[in-house]
Amino acid sequence: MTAPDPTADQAETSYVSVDVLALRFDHDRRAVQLGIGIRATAPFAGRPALPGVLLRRGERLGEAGRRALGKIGVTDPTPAMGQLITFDEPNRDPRGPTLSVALWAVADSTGTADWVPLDTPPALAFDHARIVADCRDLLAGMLWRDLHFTRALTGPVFAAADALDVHASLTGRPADRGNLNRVLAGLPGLTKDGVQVARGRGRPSALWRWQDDAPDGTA
Amino acid sequence: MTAPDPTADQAETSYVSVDVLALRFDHDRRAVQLGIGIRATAPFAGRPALPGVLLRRGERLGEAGRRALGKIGVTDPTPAMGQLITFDEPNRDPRGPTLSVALWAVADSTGTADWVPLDTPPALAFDHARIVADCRDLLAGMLWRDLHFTRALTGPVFAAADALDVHASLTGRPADRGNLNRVLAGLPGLTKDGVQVARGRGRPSALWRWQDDAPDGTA
DNA sequence: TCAAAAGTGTTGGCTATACACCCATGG
DNA sequence: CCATGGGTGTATAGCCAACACTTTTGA
Repeated sequence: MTAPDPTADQAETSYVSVDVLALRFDHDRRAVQLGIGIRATAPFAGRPALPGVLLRRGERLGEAGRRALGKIGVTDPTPAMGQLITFDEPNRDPRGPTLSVALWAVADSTGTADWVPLDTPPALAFDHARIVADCRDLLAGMLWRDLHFTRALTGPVFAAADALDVHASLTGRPADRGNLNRVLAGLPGLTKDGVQVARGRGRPSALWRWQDDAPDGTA
Repeated sequence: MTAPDPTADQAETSYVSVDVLALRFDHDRRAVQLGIGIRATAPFAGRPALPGVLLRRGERLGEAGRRALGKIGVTDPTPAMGQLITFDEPNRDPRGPTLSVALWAVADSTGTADWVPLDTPPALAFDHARIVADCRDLLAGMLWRDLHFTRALTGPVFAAADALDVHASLTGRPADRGNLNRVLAGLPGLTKDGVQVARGRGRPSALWRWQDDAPDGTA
């Protein structure tokens, strides 16, 4: 406010990239997976990386996130998404200084991505391994608390066994069945649905169903 | 990754501004205050605003935060600072689309700022009132938990009465004396210092002193 | 009828909150 | 000696993790 410096205020700014942790629960592999793309262009051409784009002028973070998802063939027009953290290491991109805003998103289709386990991702381009590591703790903290995130990840109906698998993938440790059942029972908008399906040897899981806000396409 | 679009990747990006919630505990007014500057240039010339600058190419968020603090005359070369959230409403700046990364910082001097109470700030330029409102809850949650933040705000030595005032300013509700004393007793690196100073009519407060990492200048 | 998978119950520890009571100081 | 501000102790409720026990299924 004192000593205004117009030239400083109009200096060229860093680029802003939006990098997306695209998530998906694989019912068969019983794990949360991360959507990875193979970079087609330099730098790091041919190497796996998080889907990311440079933010366009005037673009909202969510729009950029959807473009990034398009890079791995996920084209849902209204994916569940949210903001995580902003990384500012100036050397994280060899093309030049680039801010990275990390977003999470839940994919509804497999697209063209490689889906790798979130807890043991392969080596990634840029500082993406570090981004994944830092954000996994945040995602674990959001599970069962941020219902927008949780509902997207579990889908409209899920078995109690799925909840255990999701918890294990995100936190790295298995959850206690009893405690998790009580957590689920306490979540608003979630009810136990008497129907159950057999999956293997033991007793079938109970099913939980989210209510309200149109599951997909009914609105 | 599929269908790479080099032109899109090199599109012009939004500007990035860094806006700082400069904080200070006023021992006399017994409240946490927010440092405000009067804008010297358009837009919103003459109106109060958070100190903010446009991020330069290759600049780290912390560096930009220090430049912003310079705008209100705070020149500490190593202020305590941290990241809050990133705002992306495209119309928040009439000059054009601008991302805003909100930081907190603790000022060691009064500089040239207007220091207003954090809990009742005046009308501010841009969407700064909204930023302050959103971030105050985050700051309240950091108190007594994020020790870097807490120690900076309280200073190296503080009275128990100050702790009550800080808590009230940030959360909006008075703290219970007894419970707060126990919280303080449980914080690592903080010890009760038998010395005490009289301030008014009643019994003098106990003093608490932070240990370790050189208070200021002893290292 | 047994092992695997799932659901229910119980306990102990930690935290948060409220409140009652005792202590030190200035007028 | 009493109002004012400060410190200590205690009781309660809620949350969370751990673990024991029961139920349902497939083989």
